[in-house]
Amino acid sequence: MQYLLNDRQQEACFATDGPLLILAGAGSGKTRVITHRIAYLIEECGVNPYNILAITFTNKAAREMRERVDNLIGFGAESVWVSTFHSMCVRILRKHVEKLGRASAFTIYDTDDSKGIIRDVLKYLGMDPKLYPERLVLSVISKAKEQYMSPDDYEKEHATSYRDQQLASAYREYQKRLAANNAFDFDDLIYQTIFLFETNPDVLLEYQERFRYIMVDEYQDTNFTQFKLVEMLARKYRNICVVGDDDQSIYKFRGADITNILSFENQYEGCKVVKLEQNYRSTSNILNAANHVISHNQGRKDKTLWTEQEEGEKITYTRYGNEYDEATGVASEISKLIGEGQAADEIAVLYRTNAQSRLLEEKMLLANIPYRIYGGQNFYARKEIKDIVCYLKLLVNPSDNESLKRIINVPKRGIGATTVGKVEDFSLENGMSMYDALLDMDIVPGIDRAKSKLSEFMDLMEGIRTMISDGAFASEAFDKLIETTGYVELLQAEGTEEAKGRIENIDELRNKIVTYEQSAEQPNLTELLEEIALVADTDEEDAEGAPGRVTLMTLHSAKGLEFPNVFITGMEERLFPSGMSMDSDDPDAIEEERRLCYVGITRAMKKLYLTGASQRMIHGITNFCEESEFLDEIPKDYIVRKSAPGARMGRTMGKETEGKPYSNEKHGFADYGYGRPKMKDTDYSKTNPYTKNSANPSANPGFGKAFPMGGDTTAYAVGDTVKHLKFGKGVIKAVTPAGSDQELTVEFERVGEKKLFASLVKMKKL
DNA sequence: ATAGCGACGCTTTTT
DNA sequence: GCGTCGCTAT
Repeated sequence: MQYLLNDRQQEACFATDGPLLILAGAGSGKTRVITHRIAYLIEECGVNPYNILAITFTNKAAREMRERVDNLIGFGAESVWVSTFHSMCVRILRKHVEKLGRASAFTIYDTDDSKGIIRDVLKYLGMDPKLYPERLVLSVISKAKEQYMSPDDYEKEHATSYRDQQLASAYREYQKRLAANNAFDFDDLIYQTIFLFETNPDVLLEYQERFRYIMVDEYQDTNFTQFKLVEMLARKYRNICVVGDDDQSIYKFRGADITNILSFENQYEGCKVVKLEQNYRSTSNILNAANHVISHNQGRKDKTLWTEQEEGEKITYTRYGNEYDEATGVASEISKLIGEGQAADEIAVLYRTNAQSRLLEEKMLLANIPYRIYGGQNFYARKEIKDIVCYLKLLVNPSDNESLKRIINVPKRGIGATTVGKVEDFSLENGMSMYDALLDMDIVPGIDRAKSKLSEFMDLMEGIRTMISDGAFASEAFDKLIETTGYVELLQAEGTEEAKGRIENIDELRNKIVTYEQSAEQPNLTELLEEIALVADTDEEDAEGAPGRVTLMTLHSAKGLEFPNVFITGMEERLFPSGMSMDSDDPDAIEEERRLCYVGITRAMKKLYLTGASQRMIHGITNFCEESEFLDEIPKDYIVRKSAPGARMGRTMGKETEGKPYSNEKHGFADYGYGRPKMKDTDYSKTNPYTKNSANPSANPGFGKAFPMGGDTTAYAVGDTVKHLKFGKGVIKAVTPAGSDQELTVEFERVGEKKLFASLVKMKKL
């Protein structure tokens, strides 16, 4: 691990004022730079921590950054605003949302909730769900919101198509219902914050004045509204620093717009650009392979990673007969590694699609390898958890019809769809919430027969609401809920394994609530629900390896992580790169896959294994697979084709074998792709990054080594006499570790005692 | 009200 | 090939 900041990293830290683009290659110490830059702003530039905003994408990233900033600067760190886009917007909206005619106790809808609304909307508008599948409608709306398009904008933009007009009215009705339920979906949080700023310049000004220094991490993942929001906030002071890597932009499918980072320089006049190209993670073989692969992309910022590390082992590529052989092969290779003394948590197996995990998991189990699958179904998306959470949501926000409808008959209490429909119709006609209608249920026609059941439900809810307004804790409300609904009791009566699992999950939810109560300053249900809505449970998992377990995950979830040993499986055409990207007429689709490949390769520190299969069953059909084109893009200097144990040598695989599987699990014989001259014999020396870019000193190992700006010293000791650029002469009084850095206490002749960071300080030893 | 059955559809995922 | 979802039949 690198100790001090290298010169590029320092340059990024010192460029405090004006627009700054930090192009941070994989493994180049990006987070270090951001946190040190914050420390530098506060400690050396005298910026009030209160005026600093750092935006990340995930809660995990926000929490990590928070921790590292806290470790780096003791006092005042807590007033730096470190947050995700979404939680930042929630915070702003909670404070000002009444200016948009909304109540501050709004609910945040996840995709599941939104789907429910869409279902109702389609029914209400008489739109055929066959012609307009929910998923599609939802994604149309989401895309519109990402572009900051209102229903009216959308309608105008697509005035000629009947279908689009229908979609526009669905969008409009959807928004109307969100408002009626006092709910925002994820896209709304950002959209409405922009809208708030546009319609209330004084509110915008308040935040512009507050956030004089803004930093955005993973900038290549921002969408249009996120870009716009940042632009608005930074408009006044223009101290905007964005950090990202265009080569790691892999989230286009969820709205990320790579042009945000590519055109940042043009967007901001006088923008400074710093490239972090020294990689501290991988061996040069791995890094060179990654460089070569990514160099096949057009329209990227020119950037070549280099390292001081040794060549290391070559990458291996093994082609197995089928996906069973592949999984077995990976498992046995892992067993071998573990046998050689590698820790299981230093190994990761990556794949393009979640479907691939099943077989791998099976073979891990068989080979007795401890593993865990990262990602997968969200804890909060589980039925029993959603049910309980909807109760809580309804308790906080009685306007939330969607939650009411979900739980009014869960557990079954004899309130049927007809009854619910009548209540809904009545509330829709009278512009009131279903909950309010039920509070006064005598006025709702046609529900006489269900009245006693409805009263039972309302008594239950009102009872807990009274508890809460009397100051009960969330966990107490939770316990009361479980008790009066009999939710767990009923599951216990079921007695199945599945029910037991659900009870465990509910217990787990209770643990989370209690943990929240113990850690929050002012625990309240609204904030708890906010966390549940905005925090994925994978955040709580340590992505970088569960102790003693091999990690299995998708290439996407591997972004930002590193492992000594990495397997990338399924290196086949139409799997990786995906068939969809190959069929797409958008040339960027395949480039995005290539970036994903680049991300995968650069996760590996010491050893990279690539595997693929000659045939694989996909969607129930056996497909014959060509090798991934990305394999061709790795020069043979860095990669070795290995034959797997039991390989049948010299066999040629061709189209003639189609329909006749020549290898299966039981026989275990396989084709390893020999006789298929797929790897082109290219003269790679011409494209070697070191010879190609020798004019660029930072791309040349040996130059640009990490040493402090002040001179060739790498360590300070108590008693050293130093000279600081600004403070002049001084003597070091103390050297104390601070995070991954050192804090120096220096007694200066002119200005007295100062605390400074070893890696940032501009001074030299005398 | 609910189990059961057939149709569909299927990359990646955070908030 | 498998899981989900919605509709139907009871």
